[in-house]
Amino acid sequence: MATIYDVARRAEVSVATVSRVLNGGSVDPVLAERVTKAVAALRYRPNLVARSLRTQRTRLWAVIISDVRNPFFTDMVRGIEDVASAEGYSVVLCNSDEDEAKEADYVDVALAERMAGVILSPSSYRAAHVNSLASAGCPVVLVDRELDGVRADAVLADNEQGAHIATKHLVEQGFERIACVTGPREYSTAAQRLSGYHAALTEAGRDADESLVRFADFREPGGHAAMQSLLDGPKRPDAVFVANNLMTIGVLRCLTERRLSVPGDVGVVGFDELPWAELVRPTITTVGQPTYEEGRVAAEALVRRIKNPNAEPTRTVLPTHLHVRESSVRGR
Amino acid sequence: MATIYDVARRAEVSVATVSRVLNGGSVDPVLAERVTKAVAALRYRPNLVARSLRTQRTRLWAVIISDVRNPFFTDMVRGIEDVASAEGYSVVLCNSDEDEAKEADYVDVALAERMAGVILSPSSYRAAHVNSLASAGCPVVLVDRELDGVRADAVLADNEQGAHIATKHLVEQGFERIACVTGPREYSTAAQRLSGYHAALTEAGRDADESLVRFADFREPGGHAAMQSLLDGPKRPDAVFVANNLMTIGVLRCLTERRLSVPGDVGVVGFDELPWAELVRPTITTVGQPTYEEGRVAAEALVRRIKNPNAEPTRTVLPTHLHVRESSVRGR
DNA sequence: TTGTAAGCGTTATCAT
DNA sequence: ATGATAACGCTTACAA
Repeated sequence: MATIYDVARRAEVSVATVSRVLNGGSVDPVLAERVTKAVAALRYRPNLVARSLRTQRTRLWAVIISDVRNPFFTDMVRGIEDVASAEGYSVVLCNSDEDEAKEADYVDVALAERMAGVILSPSSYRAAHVNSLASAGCPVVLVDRELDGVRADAVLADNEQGAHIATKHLVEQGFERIACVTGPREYSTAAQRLSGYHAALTEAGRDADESLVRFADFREPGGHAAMQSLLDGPKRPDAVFVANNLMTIGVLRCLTERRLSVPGDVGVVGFDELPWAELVRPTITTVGQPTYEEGRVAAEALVRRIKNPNAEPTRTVLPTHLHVRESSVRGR
Repeated sequence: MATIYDVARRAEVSVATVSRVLNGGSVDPVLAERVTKAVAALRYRPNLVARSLRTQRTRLWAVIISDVRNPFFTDMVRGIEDVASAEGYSVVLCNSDEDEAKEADYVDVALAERMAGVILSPSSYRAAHVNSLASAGCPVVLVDRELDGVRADAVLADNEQGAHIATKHLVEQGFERIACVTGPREYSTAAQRLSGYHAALTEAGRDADESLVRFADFREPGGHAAMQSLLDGPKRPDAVFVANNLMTIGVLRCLTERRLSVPGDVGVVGFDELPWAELVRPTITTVGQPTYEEGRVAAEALVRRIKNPNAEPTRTVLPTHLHVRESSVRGR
């Protein structure tokens, strides 16, 4: 591959001049023309590795998410991508698979590659990885989940509000024994969604009943098992609020297997949009997060953080919306 | 951030020795110990940018796919990721959005960043981008789609066979007027799936009827429009084979809107697995590709290509499987 | 086994 | 405005 020296030689100028043409310094139009021609003729592309070493910065972001296959994250990644490419960054997608060790590996790579910044949806409730980024001076933005005792920008959905409207909706539909399947207690999202559920019940003058709550793992089999356990429990629920999309699938599978009708036997509201929520019969009521928007906002926060490393951390909370569909509506 | 010189100074050895410790050269255990301690104390991480410049190779792959939100690709990406990280590579995910210009941009980035290799699911039927990678000596593996006149490794599903078994199944179920919604004629996948459809009809002793074939765009609205056009056409189909997952959604939406029952009025088989195929009523019969496996195989091909740039290009075809569900089965 | 020094391809400083 | 050259942080001959 051609280097800047090859271009300089062909254009009969110095490498400094070539560099100026490439980076917009002031140079005589005649020389500039010669350089441009030589660049084209040699199909020269500046070596970004060398440029990065010299300038001490790269155009790469690491986006570390816990599950590439979850539509929630793919949508978010698109939001990030769009901002990134508009700002001249490329996105390195890292799939931590809810595995703390993998997450640590990717953080190491981001640091070793001297990436310009990191967007992280933590797979761990511990702050260690974020702190090692922060102490290395690498800009970080947290997305989806927040971490105790971490000073970093964060972009979150309004989980408590979302869970609140979902539960309130079930109350209003006349369901009596409303259960909740949430995620691991250590995660802010799981805790906040549970707390919104509790708040809505309290507001309706009902006592919280812990035998109607299950802590699962945010995955499909976890949701399935939690629903089974609820159905086999002392107090059989007539409705359930499920705290994420994957677990909602598990819950629905369980209900199908048991030949229980939705919403006749059990009403269902799920957190997170499902791409096929409208296609399933019954259609599924969901609490939608603005996922693409979350990605965009996080990316914009990262851009700001890179430009101004010492600004106060920001915490952006985005509203959620209830999409009422068939699974939660008592027709008759 | 600490450099190799800081480590050398602290360990009281030369930078060469530090480098040897880091890269597994032979060095006196006593010195090695001092180096290891200094590395830990300084929290030293080798600068991969500098290493890349010096060694003239990076540990980055570009994976350029046409739609991050299509579950087909996210599954594939996981297969790629798993191999990549086992081999010490990181994956830069690029979403070309079926846009030829975006694809070109990402190819440029891959070249400029001197990435170790590229896995590409082409968003264009033209060979230009692959050729510019090839002429720059950048290892490329094509996945999902193949391109005319391109000498590169390719990993594909057996599209013709998949379409064949799908169509044959519809014939066996007693459907009379079996339509086909395929993708743009220029894409190998669309052509091969159409050809499998034709072959199965011929084999069943039926004449191909072009009024039952539609070329759409592999997207949901395209599938929807194609189904409408079929229903409004001269010969109303009683079954349809749809050549990808997104278009299958469009087709199903159309049938729902028209209040046609599946499979009573129209039988449906879709190409590509749908994560919710089991959850919809009726459940959807699909031709599944081994998507994760395709990613793995493509990644392994890239590893080989990087090690041996001059080997003959390989073409791997992976089998598909028919998952018979309710949408194609005539019960009574 | 260890150290010295050249060089990877840029950009930026400093003369001119 | 232009050019010579040092420097970015590493690996790797080559010498000792």
